[in-house]
Amino acid sequence: MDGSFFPHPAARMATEAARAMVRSMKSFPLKGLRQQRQSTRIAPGAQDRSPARAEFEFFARFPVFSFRRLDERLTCLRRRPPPSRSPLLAPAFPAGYNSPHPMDYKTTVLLPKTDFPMRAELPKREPEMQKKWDESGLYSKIRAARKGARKYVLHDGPPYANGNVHIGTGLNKILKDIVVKFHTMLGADAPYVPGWDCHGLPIENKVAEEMGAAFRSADPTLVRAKCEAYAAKFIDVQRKQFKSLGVLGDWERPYLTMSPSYEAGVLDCFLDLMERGKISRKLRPIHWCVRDETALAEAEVEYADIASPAITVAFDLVPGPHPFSKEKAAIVIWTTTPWTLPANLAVAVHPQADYALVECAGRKFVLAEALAEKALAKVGPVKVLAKARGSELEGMEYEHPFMKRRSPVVLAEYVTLTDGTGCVHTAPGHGHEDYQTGRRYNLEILNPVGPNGVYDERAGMFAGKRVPAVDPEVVAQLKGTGHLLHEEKVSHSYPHCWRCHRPIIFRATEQWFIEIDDSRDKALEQVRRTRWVPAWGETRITSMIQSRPDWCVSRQRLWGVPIPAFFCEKCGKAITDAKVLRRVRDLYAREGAGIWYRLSASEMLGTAPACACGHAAYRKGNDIFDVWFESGSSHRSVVMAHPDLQFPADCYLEGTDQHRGWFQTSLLPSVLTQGVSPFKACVTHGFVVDDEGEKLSKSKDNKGYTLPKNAEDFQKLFGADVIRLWIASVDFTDDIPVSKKRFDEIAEVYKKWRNTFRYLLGALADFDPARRETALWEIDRWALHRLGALIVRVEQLMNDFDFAHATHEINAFIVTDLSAFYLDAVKDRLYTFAPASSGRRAAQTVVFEIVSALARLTAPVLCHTAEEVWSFVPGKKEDSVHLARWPQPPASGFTKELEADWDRLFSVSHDLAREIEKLRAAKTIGKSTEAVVDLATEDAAWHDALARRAEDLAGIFLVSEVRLHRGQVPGAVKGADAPLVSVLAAKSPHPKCGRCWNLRADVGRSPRHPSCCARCVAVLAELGA
RNA sequence: GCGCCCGUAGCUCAACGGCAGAGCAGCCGGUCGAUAACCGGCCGAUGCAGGUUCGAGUCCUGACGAGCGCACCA
Repeated sequence: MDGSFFPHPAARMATEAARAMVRSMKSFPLKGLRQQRQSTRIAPGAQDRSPARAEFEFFARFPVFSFRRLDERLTCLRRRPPPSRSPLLAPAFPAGYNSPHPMDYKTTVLLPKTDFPMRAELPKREPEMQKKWDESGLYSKIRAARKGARKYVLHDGPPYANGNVHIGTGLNKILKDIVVKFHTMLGADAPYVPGWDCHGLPIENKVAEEMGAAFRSADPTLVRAKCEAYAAKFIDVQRKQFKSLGVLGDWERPYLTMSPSYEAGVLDCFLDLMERGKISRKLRPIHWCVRDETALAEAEVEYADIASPAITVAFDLVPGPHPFSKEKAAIVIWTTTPWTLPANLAVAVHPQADYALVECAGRKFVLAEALAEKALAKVGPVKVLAKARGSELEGMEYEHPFMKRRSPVVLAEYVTLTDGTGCVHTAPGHGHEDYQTGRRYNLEILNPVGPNGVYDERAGMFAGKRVPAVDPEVVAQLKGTGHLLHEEKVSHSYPHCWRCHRPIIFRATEQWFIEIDDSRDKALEQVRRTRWVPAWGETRITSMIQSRPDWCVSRQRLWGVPIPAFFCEKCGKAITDAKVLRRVRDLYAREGAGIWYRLSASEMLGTAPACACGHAAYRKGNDIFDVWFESGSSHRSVVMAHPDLQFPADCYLEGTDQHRGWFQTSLLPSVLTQGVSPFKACVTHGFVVDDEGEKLSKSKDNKGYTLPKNAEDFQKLFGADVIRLWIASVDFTDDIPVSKKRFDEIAEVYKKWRNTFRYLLGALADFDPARRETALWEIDRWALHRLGALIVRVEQLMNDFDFAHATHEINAFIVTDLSAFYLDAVKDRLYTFAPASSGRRAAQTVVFEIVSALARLTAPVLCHTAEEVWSFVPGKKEDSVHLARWPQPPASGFTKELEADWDRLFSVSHDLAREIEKLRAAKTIGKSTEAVVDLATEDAAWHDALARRAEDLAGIFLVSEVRLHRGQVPGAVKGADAPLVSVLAAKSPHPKCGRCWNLRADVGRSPRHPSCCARCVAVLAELGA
């Protein structure tokens, strides 16, 4: 449907002509006329002028009015009945309206009439509409309608296939749906392929719980089958719940990370990385959960405060050539993880820091000068004996306090002088920086802790003990030998497993890694090229990528995509030839990744080339991929593979936690294998919280009211459109508060919109869009002008993902422009003018234009209600509002000058309302149309603004009559909004017309209709009443 | 600890450096031809202390408060 139908060029020409007339008038001698206009009485009731005179004055003063049809204007001015019924006019009463009864004028008034229900009954009606969309294949219809159009791809971040759809998950899907629907309306082919993240620990743990002791010894194939069934069950549950929110997409063909094609895509990505030399297998400390017995990625770690023993320990220095080591001294370290001491292989000092040999409690210690007093405060007074630079200490040796070995003092830039002693206990197997230092000094990457957290024999006297429970024993041992200088408890934040929430450890093991370092700059450049909404997302992801070490992608679990790792039986070396490994990829594509557990290494490899050591027999690895690598491969498995989609995606839209999660784990593989970011724009939203700002997990607000548990229950309680309107109205970049109160508030907004729609539709009961009126009144053009501005503004805001402001704009238009003003102002025309008169059809034309545009403007958000409205909009149109195109701003011919005039009118209107309110308070009048007002101003600009549309002022201000004066009027009050204009309001002396309820001087002139005004008499005559 | 963002009416949000505005809620009233609707009026706000400027909600500084992120104390 074309939103613009007005003869724009013609309208503009008319405006030009009008302006030309105004310009030419300036030199015209108007003195006499001006004097006559000192007190210009304006319709209705200007009986003291001959028609010809009135006509002259009208054209001389209000050339702009040429927009309104001449015959109608003259009819109005001359107070005479219109010509007998024109053959062009429609039948007296449109179908559905009662024929008039002589004395009952109500039946001759064209009141709003529509079947669009006032009550939404969303919980009941929405599911019916969703069913209809499903059955009619709306999604496919949209695809077909947009075939060949430019693509807009929003790639779905897959929710985890576990549990119900929490309101926060629902919010995410609704935001995506709004984006997709909006871009579809803009004309793009915007497919939406939803996905699910199926692999991973939560499901595996659930299955392990169900299986009990049998789990540990169970056949992996059996476990995986149970996991798959579990995931499949919740995919169905969640799909139903997402659909209940009105989210439209390819629900019958979602992507699943456990499907063979997806799994094959993960290997494609991995093997590409391998070919590019980005994959390595290394012994390196990584986060390790001793409960889940698996490696963890950065993104799987969360921090929480715990109390740890903080100990100050002295390591005896071995005499040597360095400063301080001629004497019997000890170097002092500080640690909060005593259990890492068995793996201590060095002490690190800062090369530029100042260190001192001090005497304290009769012993000699080496530590940072600046920290000596503080660190040894509990030991005794400190006396500095000698000083040295950190760099001079390099190579000193010390005896481990309980392991039989000597270790070196080393240098490290990361040593700080804020805490501890400036001498850092270094265990290359238990810390990232320690590891790097260890590599530099060729230290062993020693990890004496097993997967379950138990020391092996390399921990010496502590072998067989469990970490970190062993801490007190280590402390006791140090104390017993006099190495412990001090012990206290400190509370500090410590990494925890985000699945089981227990403290984790750093532990060096052999793992698969993706090497990030070489590609970091490229990744950061891609970050800069991406649009981040809100903008600070860029800062976050940048700092994240800058600081992220290489990525450990192997996990020691079952429910995932097995890493295609084959180790030489003889030398243990892994096959790193991607060409060989692609056989496995093809197997996954055909059979699913579960095939890994059903075939032997040789069955999968066929005749593989021999290892460098000469042997050709291999054993399989047991690791699976980090699920983050899996979901991060979706650009490969889905966006690049799905026929509807296109790489790179236009938009990813997820919760802000995904900066460290999916955004990052998607960006890196994509940049490393494809050279570009997988998304052009990245939008993030906050979390749903209750009114107290707490995360909504408890589902209770402060009044004890329990919010629903899943998305479908929300729909049943409030209706999806109310939920969607709520989401569209909040600033989703921040935390999003939810409570019953907020839903009640937003439901009020919904009702207001709905009622306005109902009224608009009611005004169009007899309207045929084929017979639109082109001769619009100025107020109509004002309304179109406002609508056009709204369309432009909302489109821009939606493009910027600023739904909240778009919603506010729409609300302001509906409430302020329409409900409080325009719809009131056009009532007279809609209700009382002859059915097919130009004036009435002009109003209907604008109302039609508004409702047609508004249905589309709101369709991305109120997808059910807009559809319902759409079905009531008269005329030929698309089957569904979701197939329709975004409206074009209608040509209103409105100029800056007109805008300025109307601003003045509204200022006066405000002042007037206050004066009228006084009459109302005094019970002098009821409604404002009973008032007659005098407006007085000495200011030419204000006078002109009013005088130029004098004829319409009564209608604009909703009063019976407006009298405009130059100069002063006794009793008039200076306006507050328009100080240059004084206003005076009084009760109109005229009788009230029994039909149109206007107070008119000409009521009672017709013997046939003694209670009617002249205009109504004319209309009644036309109607044959 | 470092960084980012925010602080406007009871609530949700506005205001190129230029008269602090809307909606909701509340109160008062109107209307009875949008009626389980509709309209009007009133009420009421720039958290604090400085600075720049003719002029600051807006720019700068500081502390305060809220939120978020990063890091992690070896």
